[in-house]
Amino acid sequence: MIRLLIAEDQAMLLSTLATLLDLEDDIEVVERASDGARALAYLKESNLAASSHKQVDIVVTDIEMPKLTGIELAQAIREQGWPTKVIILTTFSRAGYLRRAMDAGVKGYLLKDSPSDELLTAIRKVAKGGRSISPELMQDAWIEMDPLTNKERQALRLANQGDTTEQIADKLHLSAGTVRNYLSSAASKLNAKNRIEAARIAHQNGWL
Amino acid sequence: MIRLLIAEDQAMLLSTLATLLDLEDDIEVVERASDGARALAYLKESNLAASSHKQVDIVVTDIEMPKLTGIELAQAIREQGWPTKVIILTTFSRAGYLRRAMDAGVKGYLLKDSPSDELLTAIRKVAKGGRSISPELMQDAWIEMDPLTNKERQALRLANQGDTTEQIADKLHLSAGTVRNYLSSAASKLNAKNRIEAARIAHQNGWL
DNA sequence: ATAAAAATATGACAAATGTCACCTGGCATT
DNA sequence: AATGCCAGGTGACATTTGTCATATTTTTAT
Repeated sequence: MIRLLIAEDQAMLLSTLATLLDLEDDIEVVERASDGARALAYLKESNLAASSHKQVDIVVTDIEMPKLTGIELAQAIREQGWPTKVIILTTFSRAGYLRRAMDAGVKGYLLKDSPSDELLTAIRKVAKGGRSISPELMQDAWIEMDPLTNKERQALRLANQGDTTEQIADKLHLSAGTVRNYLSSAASKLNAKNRIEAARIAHQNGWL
Repeated sequence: MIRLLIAEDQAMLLSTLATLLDLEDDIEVVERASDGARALAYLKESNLAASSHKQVDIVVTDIEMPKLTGIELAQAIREQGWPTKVIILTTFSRAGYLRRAMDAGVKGYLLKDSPSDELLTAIRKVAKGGRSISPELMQDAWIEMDPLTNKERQALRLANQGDTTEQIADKLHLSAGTVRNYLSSAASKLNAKNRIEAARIAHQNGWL
């Protein structure tokens, strides 16, 4: 019996997924978490000596969730040395996400763009000790990694909100000129013609 | 027996939802569509005289989909005078969306943020001739409506992609000056200080 | 057919943004 | 102490964007 924990903040998907997977003979959904922090809390509890919480074999988790992202959850699990395996289930195929997920030792990574059968296949494969990565992603996986510096990223993020150069400078405790330089260099690195396009590109690649 | 068509571009949700609903004794999922255009095509076919396609009682549809949005789909159904009822199932509670949906005569509107039971309840209620609108939304429903003109909206959408004034002018067959005027007036209507912020605000309200 | 209202265009100016070359003061290395 | 690197800053200039007042054209209403 494969014991699952599902972490997903979109209630509709969480409930349909949990119900459906639980119908399988070899799978038991032991917990549904609406965010990463709750998932982690359950795992902590279940790993105590005399806990009433059932152990979890596999965590199926979204990435973008309130409080704790799926990637952070995976990192925490690895740090604790728990035997629980992680499968990421997310919307976008952003190279940056995949890279960070792999670094966190996840065993599976697939897109919400795939049908539920694939998730089922992935779960069983991972349960047996295998791995399962969406093939569409493998290509992108090693395209150049995040070319942005930290400051560039921060500036871009604020610019993307509509903040003006001055406001960004204020928030980052930099001079306006420096901010302009950062944004300019970010744009040129990304082959964008202005901050808006740069932010769009960065976001699409999970660099933002 | 309630005959359903589900239109949803996120494959994972589409497949889990379809499988789950189909398990209900009084519901039959007659078609799964991955975008609005396919859904409409099926409905067209099913409304021909001697069609092999089954009639559809209720369409459950997402809003943001490629090719044809859920709202456009609802409008088309109303225009054709088909008896099919529409339930919108979407992520964000944007006042603009709800308003347009109501105008298009939809019978139900609920958020992906609700558990699947609610969808089930809504489907049965609508099948009996009722309506079902997420209560969270009713408050927002009559906040000020879309202040943007069509051109302003289009210009804003392109600006938001990072398109420059000239490029926007080209795409909309307008002069650069006019585009600037539109963006300026859009920004002032939305109390934004530049096109970026204006686009953000418009998007948050479902006006984009 | 005519007047009013809308959509689109122009021009002029201020302000913000993009680009680039070069300056400054740590601070790490040797 | 000398060297070089690096984050941050400056200044100058071109380009783009924002604002507004004022045409011109097209639609709509009467």
